[in-house]
Amino acid sequence: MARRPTVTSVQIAREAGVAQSTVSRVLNGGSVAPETKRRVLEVVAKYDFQPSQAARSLVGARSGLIGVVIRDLTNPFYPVMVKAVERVLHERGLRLSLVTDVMSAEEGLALLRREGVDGVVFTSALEGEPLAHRTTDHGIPVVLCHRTLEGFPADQVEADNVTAGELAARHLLGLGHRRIAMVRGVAGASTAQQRGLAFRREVGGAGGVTLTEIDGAYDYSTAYEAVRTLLASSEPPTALFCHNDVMAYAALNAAAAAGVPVPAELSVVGCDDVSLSAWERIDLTTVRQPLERIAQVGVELLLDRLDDPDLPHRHEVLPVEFVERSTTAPPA
Amino acid sequence: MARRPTVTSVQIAREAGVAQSTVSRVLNGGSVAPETKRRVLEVVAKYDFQPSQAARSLVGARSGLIGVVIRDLTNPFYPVMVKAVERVLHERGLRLSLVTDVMSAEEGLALLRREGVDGVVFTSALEGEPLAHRTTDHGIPVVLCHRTLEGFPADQVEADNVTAGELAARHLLGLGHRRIAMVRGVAGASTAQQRGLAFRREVGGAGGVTLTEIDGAYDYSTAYEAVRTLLASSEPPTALFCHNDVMAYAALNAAAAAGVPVPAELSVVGCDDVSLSAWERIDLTTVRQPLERIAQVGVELLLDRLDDPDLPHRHEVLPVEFVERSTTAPPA
DNA sequence: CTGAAAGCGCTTACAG
DNA sequence: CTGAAAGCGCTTACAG
Repeated sequence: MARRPTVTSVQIAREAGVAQSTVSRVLNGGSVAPETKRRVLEVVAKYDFQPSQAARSLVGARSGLIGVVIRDLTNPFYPVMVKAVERVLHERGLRLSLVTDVMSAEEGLALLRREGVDGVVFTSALEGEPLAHRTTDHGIPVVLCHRTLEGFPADQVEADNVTAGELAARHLLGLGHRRIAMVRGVAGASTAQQRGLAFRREVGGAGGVTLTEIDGAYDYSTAYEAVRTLLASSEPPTALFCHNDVMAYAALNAAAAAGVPVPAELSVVGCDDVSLSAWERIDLTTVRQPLERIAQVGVELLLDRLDDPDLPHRHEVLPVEFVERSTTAPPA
Repeated sequence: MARRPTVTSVQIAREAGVAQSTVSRVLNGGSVAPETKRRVLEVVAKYDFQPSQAARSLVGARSGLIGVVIRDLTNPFYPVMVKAVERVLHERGLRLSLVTDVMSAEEGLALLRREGVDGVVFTSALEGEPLAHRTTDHGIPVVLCHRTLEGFPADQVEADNVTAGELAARHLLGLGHRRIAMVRGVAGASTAQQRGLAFRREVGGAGGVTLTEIDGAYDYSTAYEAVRTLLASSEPPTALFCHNDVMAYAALNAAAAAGVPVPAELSVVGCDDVSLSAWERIDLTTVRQPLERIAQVGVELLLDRLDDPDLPHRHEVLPVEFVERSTTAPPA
């Protein structure tokens, strides 16, 4: 297919009566005489000239592209994250290159390398999955955002998931629950590990409490099935802590399907506080994570590192907040 | 910032003992002797060589990038669309460049031009907003997907929104409602126009029915406020047709907040059938749009056009389906 | 089948 | 302050 004719800096230069390099300098802020600058900008405006990103990134320096790895876009958690990331990048004149689960991690990395991204924001890092490591091996700066990896040599930001697990446990214990279940997130995710460990520890410390654990994989359908089975058991729990809000929604719906009234016979606590959770029809008790702030800090850590690769690695932990709504109550 | 060392085709060529152009031919499928090919691929594998997209798109032909304009990612409708679009593009070895509402339409177009996208999928086209026109003016192939523009010289795909409006109207009229309200989507959106017109016509034809119209802008908060006000009026409607599911959720929640039982005192019909609508806690009566199919057909129309720019414009209208759930009932 | 060469549209030293 | 020139990493005719 033939390339359609596009205005180039050479043509701008010719029409403005200057050298092509002068056009470049005008656009990138080199020293140019005011009158020359005016003349060039006039021609630039006339054609609404847009310099080719391909040429620009080929010639060196930076591509202006930041890879953003978000596996499951359909979890309502992530679009908020994309938006926050995109906002910060846009303020700095950068573009985002999205990698989702339509491709394998392997393919994603290959693409990011071909595109020559300046750095990568990982939001879905998994223990034992070497993608983040392989990315740094290629010399690409990385930030772990939301989910972290212990001892990983890069900047990291996450919510205080330990406190999140504790707050959930204390709330349910405080209401008097003694038969509790935990719907776990993806096994290799730091969020699930930290929330799980803290919740388990706190519940174990209480004594005389039964804790059942089931896998929800941070996924609606998986959690729905798991909770359905759980509720059908001979001695179902009176309270549920779900490692994220989406699984809590699944629990609420599975309970509704099973005719188990919430919170009368089943209390449900989530984690995230996605906007849906505040809906009257849902009104989920949950632990709020500063989602947009996590995204923002993540991008900023990465951009700081691009400016200065020798900065020591930083690891930020942002505070969470318990949000009591109407899905929890004392056991019947 | 210094460019980190990356393996290039020149180095691959040197190590394989061939010319750089031979490496290129091996990778792009030119005629190469089997033994030569084997040797080159071996070195390519050894370094996991990834050819620079910047260089590739600079030198001509295509950039392999498709722009996708989706304004509101937080409407759960759109992530599904992104996913479907991305899946098809990925199958064809293409990448997506996302434009959302973090930037103005103007800025979005400038970016797409700089990136040299091969084509653009518009999902949020608006009457009177010249972005799609300006894109085609730049010679960039365009497809209008989901929302269309009357007489626009490009391929278009949409759901049968006229039938959607009719089905919603007939359902509510059939239940016996005589005081009905319609929560409209964004004024310039074809979806809102078509659904609105059809619903209005059908209701008008029934006779003796009061139809109130309010603006919801396809936005949760806007619709929530509008419905709240409506329900507080002296003679509130007994049924609501919302131009999309998100506004229907807002209506359900506003009704809950106002203590108006659904469907006993208020019936609510949405449009889209996003996955949330099937949740037990929501269980929304709505009109299903073949969302993924719309995305898929849209991308395919665009890709066909890239292969053959002289194809006549096609305009596909995909069937909708009424989905009766529990938010509608006869008036009290 | 294979190599040498041109050129895509820029940025960046380097002269002047 | 400004221009001429090199070069980024590829693809694509063009020879042989």
